[in-house]
Amino acid sequence: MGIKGLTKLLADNAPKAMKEQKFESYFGRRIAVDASMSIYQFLIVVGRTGMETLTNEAGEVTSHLQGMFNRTIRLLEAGIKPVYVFDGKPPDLKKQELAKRYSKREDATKELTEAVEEGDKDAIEKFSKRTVKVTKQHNEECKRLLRLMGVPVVEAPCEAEAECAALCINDMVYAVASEDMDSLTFGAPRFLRHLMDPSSKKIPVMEFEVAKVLEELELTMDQFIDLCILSGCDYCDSIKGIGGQTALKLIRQHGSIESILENINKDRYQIPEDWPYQEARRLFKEPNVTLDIPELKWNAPDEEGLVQFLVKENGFNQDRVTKAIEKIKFAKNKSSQGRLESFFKPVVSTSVPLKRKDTSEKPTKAVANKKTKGAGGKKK
DNA sequence: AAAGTCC
DNA sequence: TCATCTGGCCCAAGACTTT
DNA sequence: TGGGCCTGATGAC
Repeated sequence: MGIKGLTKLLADNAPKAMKEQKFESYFGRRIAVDASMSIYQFLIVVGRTGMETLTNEAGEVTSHLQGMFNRTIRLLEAGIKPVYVFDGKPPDLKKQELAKRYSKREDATKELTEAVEEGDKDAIEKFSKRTVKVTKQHNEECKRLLRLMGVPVVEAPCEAEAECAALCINDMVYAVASEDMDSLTFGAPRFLRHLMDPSSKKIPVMEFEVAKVLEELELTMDQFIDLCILSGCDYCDSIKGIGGQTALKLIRQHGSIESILENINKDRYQIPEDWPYQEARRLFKEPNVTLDIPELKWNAPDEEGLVQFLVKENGFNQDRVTKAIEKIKFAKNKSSQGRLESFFKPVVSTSVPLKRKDTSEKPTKAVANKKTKGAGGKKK
């Protein structure tokens, strides 16, 4: 996933486009998150020891629910309004990449079997993580959980990252939170990394603005997309011998992949056969996304429903769930006091006009900017 | 901080 | 020589509570 | 799975 080496490339060549932010500064903001990516992480790490995970009485995994539940509460307590976006059907060009992952999981499964036979605990630990796959059922369970929590869910027609970017482009959310750099390639105007980290670690939230990236790299969005493709993306191979630096130089020099292909020494650089860079470009530029979604709303939690689902069906501790529900309600009250959208920073500079998707009607969620000196103390 | 628990 | 790309290796990927 | 760090290979200057 993602664009190879893009973080470093931007750090070296567009440092002003990235800005350290505090977790707290997103109070009152709507943030889109790729749900499947989160679920994947939870399945790998939450409560896992070797092949053991958290499970309900039926022996079904509940790690993803535990992770999703805690994280979402954490976000709500920070006054953040999360929108979870679920993957739809992957584009054909990603089939290769997905096949690669599938075969790696196969390999890991074999190695895991061997490790189990040999009783090698370290190896079991290592390989069991590599066999993790997010299933339809995991996704559906998380959707159910989030709806019970009163948190909006969006079902993307295709790639969740692309849908997240589209929500942001159309002002339905303030930013996209992801670890995946291709959010920028999809054109998410504001993109946050490490939003979830800061509690335990000291890594600050890193905010990228695509407009500043373009400004500083002196590229158009189309050129930036070409740069990402050349650097290496999920949709097609890159050219051997061309990494981020060279790609940037070439794009600046020639302006597009077509022009580069006309001008570079083809003996020196081996162009892949059947290189679908144009198709890849189209997937970034005009991804299959929808804006035809229900209004994003953060409702009160369904307390009975949560108890039924988490406690009765999945063996969660009654007390903990009850307390967690209280946290949600408290967080809701707090943020509905500040409902008139507090903001702590002077408004974002939209110096460079962002490219909008062609949308006839804009949901015009014009955020009321009202000063609210809310929520002083963060619970610690 | 480190270790243990969540289910 | 210097810069850059590559490939190999290692790691870590949650969040909360208690000690 | 990606990212950081290291090494060695290979052009670029």
